[in-house]
Amino acid sequence: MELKVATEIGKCLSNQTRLQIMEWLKKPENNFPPHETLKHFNDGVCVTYIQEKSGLSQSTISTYLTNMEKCGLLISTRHGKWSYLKRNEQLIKEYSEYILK
Amino acid sequence: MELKVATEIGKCLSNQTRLQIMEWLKKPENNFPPHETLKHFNDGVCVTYIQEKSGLSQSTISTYLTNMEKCGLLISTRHGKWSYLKRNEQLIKEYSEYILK
DNA sequence: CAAATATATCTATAATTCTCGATATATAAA
DNA sequence: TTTATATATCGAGAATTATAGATATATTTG
Repeated sequence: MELKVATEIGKCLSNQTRLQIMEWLKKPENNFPPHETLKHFNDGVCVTYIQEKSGLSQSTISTYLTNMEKCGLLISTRHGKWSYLKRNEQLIKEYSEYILK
Repeated sequence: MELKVATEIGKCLSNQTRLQIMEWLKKPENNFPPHETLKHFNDGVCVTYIQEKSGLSQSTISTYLTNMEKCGLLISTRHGKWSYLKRNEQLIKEYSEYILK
């Protein structure tokens, strides 16, 4: 992994709310209600649920999630009018190996 | 690992120079000259060498290293008038496991 | 003890990030 | 096609971080 990419990932992980979101998404079914339309968590959780649980504004959370997707930490999938976010375990693994010896 | 601690670690890793320092310290002998007084790298590298290699000011690097030690990423050892810094592999492992699934 | 060297801390300004409300866009529902 | 809902983007002010020079402290050396 390149230093610049790793720095961008670090920036996403340098904020308590964003780190908390990463934690919540480890086990979405333990932290969020099942979506009324989509009944599974295969693609993660919709923006609204994450926003409500965080307590921050819609625009702030949307920006967070967009940046987290841009640096690769999250994978976004559209289903109709909803965007679902899930962890990108592959990238997270690469990052954790990068900072490890 | 607690969310707050992990956030502080993330802050340290959210800056290119600081992340670079973490990388340099993986193999100090590849990145720094051996110290004229202390001849080994057992306790890492002195502040001056890190400062010179980084190109930033003494005060900036001193602040960086102090914060990196405070959150546990680095271990500092005094030998006379020099402070030597090395990675805290144990803490780094805990952090990398925390962000992993 | 005085001078030199290494590191830490203080203070201030510049740069970046945080955060929101307003607004735009996309999609679905009526 | 109008309205409602979900998400994204824009613009701005507040808060935090970056960074350096000046200065303080700690330690060694003469």
